[in-house]
Amino acid sequence: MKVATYNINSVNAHLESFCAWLQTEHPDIVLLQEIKCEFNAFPLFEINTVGYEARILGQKSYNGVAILSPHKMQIEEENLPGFTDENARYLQAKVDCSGKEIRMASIYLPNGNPPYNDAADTSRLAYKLQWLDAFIKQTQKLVHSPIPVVLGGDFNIILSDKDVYNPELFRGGALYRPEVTNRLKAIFHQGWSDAFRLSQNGSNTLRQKTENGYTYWDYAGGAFANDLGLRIDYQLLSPKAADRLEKCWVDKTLRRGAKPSDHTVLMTELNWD
DNA sequence: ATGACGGTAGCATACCGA
Repeated sequence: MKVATYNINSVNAHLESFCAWLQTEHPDIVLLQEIKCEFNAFPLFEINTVGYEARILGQKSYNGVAILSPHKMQIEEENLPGFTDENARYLQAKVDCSGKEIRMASIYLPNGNPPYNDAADTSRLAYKLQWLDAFIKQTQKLVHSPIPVVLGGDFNIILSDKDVYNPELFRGGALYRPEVTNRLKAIFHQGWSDAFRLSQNGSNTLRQKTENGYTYWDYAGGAFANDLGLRIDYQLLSPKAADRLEKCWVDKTLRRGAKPSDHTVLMTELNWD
């Protein structure tokens, strides 16, 4: 079973290459972030045409998350329980892949940095921390789920110096502050695994051992060509999902293509034998 | 610290992003 997570940075702006990629890779589940459209503007016909159903938590212009699959999906949560959010950032579903049941969430964590014109504004960071606190409550509810759980998305969090091309540029920022990274570490302490690192640690190949795992490169300044990236997209695996992990890797195909999103795909393969 | 670049709303330019 293949599970992908992808911050598409507008599903309509990058639809053509994405549909072609779906037909090539045929993942069982895709967790999308930043679809940047309401339900009625979602390109459902095109997605259906390449064999996928979609569950959508839309929003005009900003944010918006979705879960795609050719299999049967049942929505469990729209937005984080117990947290009033004006933004569409959390969608949870149960998917039945011909008898193999799995629970998924598509996650778009707040960025948290101040607006460019007001560096002293800390309200966005406060919102990010509140969002994380509500998320931590939800991950605690989900971690011991009897069916495997995968929480995938754009977390907007840099965990360590290994996860960013220039740590000093980001150290004080909202992606790499201790209040933020400590909250993600608390989630790992509940029992979740970082699929990319777990796969890397279990790998025998030098190539995978040394892969940096970057999933985002700024559009500006030739960042992608020079691999000036960040590892900020994750798939978190519950213990029952981690037991099934075969491999997790970054698929740079879409980032290399014409008019790409600034993120690329993080893919996980789970073994059901 | 700033601007590089791109998407959206909506039609000029502001806002968001990591």
